[in-house]
Formats: sequence, C-alpha cells, structure tokens
Amino acid sequence: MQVSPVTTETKRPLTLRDVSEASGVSEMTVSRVLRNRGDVSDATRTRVLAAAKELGYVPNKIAGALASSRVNLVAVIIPSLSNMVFPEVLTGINQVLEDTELQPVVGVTDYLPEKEEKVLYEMLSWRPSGVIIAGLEHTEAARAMLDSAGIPVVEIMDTDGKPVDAMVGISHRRAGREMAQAILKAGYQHIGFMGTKMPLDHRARKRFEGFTEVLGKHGIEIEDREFYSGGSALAKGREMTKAMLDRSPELDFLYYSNDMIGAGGLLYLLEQGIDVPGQIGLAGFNNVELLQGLPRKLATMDACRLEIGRKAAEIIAAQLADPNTEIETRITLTPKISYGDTLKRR
Amino acid sequence: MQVSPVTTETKRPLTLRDVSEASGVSEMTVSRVLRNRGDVSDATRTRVLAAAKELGYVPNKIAGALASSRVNLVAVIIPSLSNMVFPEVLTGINQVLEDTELQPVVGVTDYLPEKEEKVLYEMLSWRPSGVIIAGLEHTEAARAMLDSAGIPVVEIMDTDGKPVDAMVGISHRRAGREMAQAILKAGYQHIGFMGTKMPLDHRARKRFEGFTEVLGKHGIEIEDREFYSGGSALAKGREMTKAMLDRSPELDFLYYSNDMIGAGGLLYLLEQGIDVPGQIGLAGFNNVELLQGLPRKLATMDACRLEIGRKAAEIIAAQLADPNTEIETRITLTPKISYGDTLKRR
DNA sequence: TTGAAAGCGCTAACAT
DNA sequence: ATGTTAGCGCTTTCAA
Repeated sequence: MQVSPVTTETKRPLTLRDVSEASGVSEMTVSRVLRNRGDVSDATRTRVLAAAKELGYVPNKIAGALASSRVNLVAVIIPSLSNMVFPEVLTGINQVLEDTELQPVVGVTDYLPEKEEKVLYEMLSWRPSGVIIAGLEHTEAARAMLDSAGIPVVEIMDTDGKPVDAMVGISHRRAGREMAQAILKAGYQHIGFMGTKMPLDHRARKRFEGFTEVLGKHGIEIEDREFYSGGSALAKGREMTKAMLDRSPELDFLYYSNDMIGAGGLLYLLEQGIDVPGQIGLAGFNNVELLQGLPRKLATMDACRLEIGRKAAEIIAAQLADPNTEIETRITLTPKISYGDTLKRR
Repeated sequence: MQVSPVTTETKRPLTLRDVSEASGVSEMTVSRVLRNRGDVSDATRTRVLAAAKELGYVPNKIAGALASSRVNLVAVIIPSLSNMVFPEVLTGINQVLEDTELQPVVGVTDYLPEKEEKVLYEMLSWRPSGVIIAGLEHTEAARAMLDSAGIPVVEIMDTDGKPVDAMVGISHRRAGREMAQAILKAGYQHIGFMGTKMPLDHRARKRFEGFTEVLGKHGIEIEDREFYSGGSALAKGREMTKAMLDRSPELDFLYYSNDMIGAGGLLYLLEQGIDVPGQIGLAGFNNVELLQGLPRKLATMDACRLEIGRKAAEIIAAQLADPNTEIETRITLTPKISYGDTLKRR
C-alpha cells in the first residue's frame, strides 16, 4: 500500500508571481502579456502564455481594479426578475455590452425604495463604471448617491420626470392617454380597470393617471376596478374578470395594467362565449411575446423593453469611451397601439 | 450677476482618509466603525457615522476585498434568463443569501459551452466565495477551473452525472421515464414528441432519453417528432401541434419538452374541439405558474426550481460558515407527476 | 523590450 | 478604545 504524500497544500490562489517564476520573466512582463499591453517579444509572450495556461492562472480582477482604478462593471438596478419585462431589458443591455469590455451586474429591488437604496449602495461600493437604474423615483439618499458617484447614470423605462443624468424610456402617462383615446374612439363607454396592488409601481400608476385623465375630459369615469397581488397573473386575470363582470355586467371595456392578466381575462371571456371585441373590448400593456400564441391577440402597447436596454447601454458605453461625446441622453421612445383582436378600430 | 467659483473639483471618490480627517479619528477606527468590528466608544462611533453620512462616503469594496481577501460574492452561472425557469432559481438563491453577507452575481451562457467557460473565467477572476452553476456538463477547462478554484461549487438542476463537488437537482432521465410510464399506464399508444432544437440542453436530452427508454421496453417508439427554435413558445407549440396532427392523425399522446409549447398545443386542441385527454393526451415539463390560468391544466412535472435555488445557496452558505460542516451535498429532489386535466389517471 | 519601485484603499495584526 | 505598520496582487510610472 502506498502512502500518499501529506502535502497539506491549502489551495492558495495563483498570483502573477507564480506565473512569473514559472516562466522566468518579471511579473510586470507577465502582466503585459496577459493584458496585451505594450511591446513584448513573441518569444516571451509564448512562454508566458504557456506557463499561465499550464498553471491554470486566473487573474485577480480585484487587485487589478484597485491598482488601475478601472472597474469595467455596469450596475443594473431593476425592480423584479419575475415578470418577463426586465429580463428583456437585460437582454438588450447584454447585446450592447457584449461588444465592449463592460460587464453588467444586476441588483433587484422588489419595488421597495429602501431596498433600492441599499442595493445601490452595495453596487456603488464596487465602484462600477456606470449605472442603469429603472425609474425616476428614488429616495433622496439614492438620488444623492447617483448624483455624486461621478459616473454615467441612465434611468430607464420611464420619461415622465426629471432624471439625474440620462434617461431612456417611454411616457407611461402618454401610453395611458393614448389607450383611453383609442377606447373612446371605438365607442366603448363603460370601462373597468384591473391592475396590481403596487402603490410603488410608478409606471403603472402613471399609465392609470393618463388613462383616467382622458376619460375625465370626456366625462367618463372608471366604473369598476380591482387589484391583485401575488399568484399566477393569468389565473388572477381570469378570476378578477369573472368577479368584475358578475358585479358590473354593464361594462363594455376592460383595461388591464399588464398583458398577463389581460390574457387571463381574454381566455375567460372566450370560454364564456362572450363576443370580443363586440360585446366587450380588452386591452393590456407590455406587448409580451406570449400574446402571439393566444386564440385572439390582445390589444396592447409595446413597452420597448429591448430597445430601452440597448439604448441605455449605448449611452453608458459612449460616455465611457469619450466623456465629451455628444450623444442624445434623453430618449423618449413612442410605442404604437397594437389593436390585436380585442379592440375595435375606428 | 454672481460669479460662480470655478472649483474644477474633478469628483474624486471619497476614501476612508477623508472620513478620518473629517471626524478627527484614525482611518483604522473609521474602518472599524463602518464594519461594526471591534470596540469603539459610542462617542467616536457617532462622530464617525455623522462624518461619513455628511460626506456621502461609500466604502470601496475593491480595496476591502483585496486587503481582507474576503469577497462575499457567489457566482451564479445559468444558461438563460428568458424562460421562466432560471429566474425562479435565482429567486430561491436570493431568498437564502439575503440572510447572509453573500451576494449573488449572475452570468448567462446561452447554452454555449465556450461561453460558459468564458463567463466562468470572468467570474472567477473576481475571486468569488462560491459558485453555483447549472448542469453537470462543462468543458474540460471549465471543470479544471472549478476543481482548482478552492471554493465551494454547487452544480444545479440535474443529478444525472458526476459533480465536481456538490450538486442539487432532479434526475431528468427519471422524470422522462416516469412520464412515459404514466402515459403507457393510461393506455396511450401512439406518441408524438415536440421540443426545442437544443442539442446543448442536456437536461431536455436526458428527459427524452429516459422517456424513449421506457417506451422501448414496451415495444413502443415515438411516431412523430418536431423541434423548434426561437419565437414565442406558445405560438410554436400551437403551430407544431397542428402540423404534427395534420401529418400524423393517428397520434393519441403528445409529449412536450416544456410547458409553454404544451400550453400552445392545448389551446389549439381545445379550439379544434378535440377531446382532451380522451382522444389525445398531453404532457409538458416544468410546472410553470402560467398553467394555473389555462382553461385546462396541463399534465406536467415540477422542476423544483425554487427549492433547487434555495438548497444550493444553503450549501454554499453552510460551507463558508464552517468548511467542516457536515451537510448533505448531493441532493436529488424527486418531483411528482401532476396529472392536471390532460393525462388520464389509472 | 524588459524590469524595479511605488502605491491603489483598505484591513490584519500588532502596539499602546 | 485607539493608533501604527505592513501588505493584499496588481498596474502605473519611470528607468535601463
């Protein structure tokens, strides 16, 4: 039986020095090779790379970042990952940052201002090169941090308000107004509203405000409303719709604050054999991919998620590449209504 | 008109020294206050905190991590954010890590082994305290990195294979087998399969293998199959189902590799007035929340996403708290079939 | 083309 | 309870 050598080698992470010793070249030169900086002869380059690979060296970005005071991270702060909207924004951000040195790091706030403040603080303590943050509403402390961070900040999704620095989004107030106009124009008069129980979802709130504002100008009020939280949005949409119509059978239009509950309502109405959009019209918001597969296409409005992500990342990348760059930093995208099969066209 | 002072103060990030000077206390003591370490008198603590807040100081974790060689990051590496499965895993991870010092950092591989290798390298270069990575299949280089990183590694989702270190998941092969058994037991004989065009989705592959294995033992073969990529899964499920049934009307069961395409198929069959599960049975995989809102509930199997995330995070947290901890590090969860309304019970 | 020295901002370890 | 010193692993800067 063989005795195994008791080399209690606590796996110490490898350093540049290890590669330096293994290749017989100074740490500095190794560093240059690994970063493709400065002139290095092909001979040493080859030797260094061989040694690094052989050892399995992984550079220490912590040390690198401290020494160079360059951290190629972009903090991305969003309220949630669980509805399909923010992942798509992330996809847009990723698409653009992939062609750069920058790496996104995501923080989630659950729509809570204090959590946003905390997450922001945590992220800033890594000294990122830029911040992309959802919404224009932040705690005073959060705003102060963004203000004094000395890095590009892009507030996304919403443009109804004053940004700290740059912003990319749509006007949710306008989105609400336009939907109200389309609904009234189509001749609907008795309108119900369903949405999330989220006092802190400012974008949903603004859509609602824009919506009621236009109704009000036409002397119309929302006749019934219902809010939900948690659970399967599709199922909730179904339940709420049933409850509302049982309660208020005179309604001829249902406006949903998001497509998922709208889709649930649509499925319910179709099952009941109700004529959509003849007897009752429906509209949601977001233009989620899901809608493509439903028996009828729900009327909705695009939130421009991918585009917002891309533009925000482009602003950050451009500002970092050249701080004096002259690019548009206040971008308001203008989504069009998609009538689908649930809102009469007029 | 007042002349504004031209203090071209290039916003230099604040350091401990700034707080130290502002509060008249040594840097070390400031550091202690800010980390709640060691004994500090209430008087100085108060002064220091006031100064820090007043200045808007945000600690530099880069420097802190380098000095203490402690980086409270957990690298989480997943294939995708765009189907609902991984966000739910992240939620589970978050839930557990929120009660610790640890912070998850997410990397996405798009199901590409080379990209996984690259993402892993990038993340390891930040010297995280642990790694949670989806799947058991990695490039040789990736496996070597995980092996020699000297930190806890948890491979998640799948348990059909040999992990580098810890693993938490379900057996997808078994999931496929069990579904096949249930289908045969219910008396279905002519089976079609639909799935993604993803040769690199090993878990889908394993489910398929387990599925066909059991069918084979009963002398049954899959009679038709179809694969898709891109687009709305719900719409694709609808299209593929139509195409397949037009082509192979003798089929009496359709097995889908995920719930979304299964849901699309279900909606299509219901529209066609086909008797489900009498004439045709259906089953998907994942048990996504969406299913709750459909007119009928699709048969499926839970992927235990939340639980997997939680357990993985718990393993990391436990190992970091006490490297000699004696906890289970090979966890195979066993999901039960959910028959819903689309698979006959027998 | 290569190397040596200094220091990034913080914390461990040791004074006091 | 507070301060001092050294150094984390790398990059910047300057010298050779």
